[in-house]
Amino acid sequence: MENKEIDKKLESKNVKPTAMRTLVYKTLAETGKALSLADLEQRFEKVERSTIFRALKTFEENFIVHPVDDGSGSVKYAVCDDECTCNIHDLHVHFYCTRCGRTRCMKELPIPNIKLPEGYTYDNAQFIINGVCPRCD
Amino acid sequence: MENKEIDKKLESKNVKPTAMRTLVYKTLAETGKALSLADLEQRFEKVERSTIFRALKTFEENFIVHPVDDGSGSVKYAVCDDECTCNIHDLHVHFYCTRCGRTRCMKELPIPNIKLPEGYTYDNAQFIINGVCPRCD
DNA sequence: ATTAACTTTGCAATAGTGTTGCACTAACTT
DNA sequence: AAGTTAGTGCAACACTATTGCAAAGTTAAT
Ligand SMILES: [Mn+2]
Ligand SMILES: [Mn+2]
Ligand SMILES: [Zn+2]
Ligand SMILES: [Zn+2]
Repeated sequence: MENKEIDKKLESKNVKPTAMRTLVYKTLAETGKALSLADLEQRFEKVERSTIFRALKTFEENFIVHPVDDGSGSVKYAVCDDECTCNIHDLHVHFYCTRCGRTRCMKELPIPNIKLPEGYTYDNAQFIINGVCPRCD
Repeated sequence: MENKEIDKKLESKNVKPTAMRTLVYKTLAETGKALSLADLEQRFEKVERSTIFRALKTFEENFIVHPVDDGSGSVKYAVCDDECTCNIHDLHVHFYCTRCGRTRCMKELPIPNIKLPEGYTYDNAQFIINGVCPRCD
């Protein structure tokens, strides 16, 4: 993905593109899976943890990425679809491979609609499936 | 719940009842919601964190309690049903109230059956719904 | 261009959760 | 009773997440 393209994307979500942000976004977009702060930190030795952290937070607030808490101990982040506003209808299942630790967005599997008991209201959900991915099987 | 009853329960799951274990189990059973290590620690000042931690781990291994990772930052634990073996068919949805931080087992809502793409196998899942509970509404 | 105002980054420190080694004690076995 | 095993308390540690603050970079206004 072109840097220019990324910057347009960020701007369209009201986030000023900076070198660091573009780099973080690019990495997430290109690897195509959910990455944790530590994962990202490893991929570019030189960049400060807190800088990446703040980039992710900014992205999250502006629906550029969504967090995935896969139970591995660190929250991971994956790029959102263009139209995503991270509301309950945009959410999908995530798959966590217990062998390789990779976490994948199952965009083809929206989170099923749940009818809660009287009195409960909800606006968010996480549906994580743990198992073995084709690559590890 | 009687201590004797608890001890029988633990024994039936091959866990030797001790004062600490009985206490931890009793607390989880009586509060009827999922509690974290820190929650438990608070409830009985005198008991060591690591002791509670190990009790929970032992319980978990023997299907006496199940972990709930509700995204709050600490894993919580709730008592299992008698027949539970924590396999995919025993799992249910959990509700996390973002106002009060309480996490509740929705035992009436089993985790829906999901058809994954070819090549994926799974044996566990977490389905957390975030919203506001009746008490906080 | 120069200054002022605002934003982003790097660094260091901190809080919180989870986890383990080790020594001590309680419980169980023979 | 002596030996063996299991459970507990304490302290230390690893790791994730988060923040204050100062330095560097950007933008906007004179
Ligand atoms: Mn996703
Ligand atoms: Mn439950
Ligand atoms: Zn895998
Ligand atoms: Zn509530």
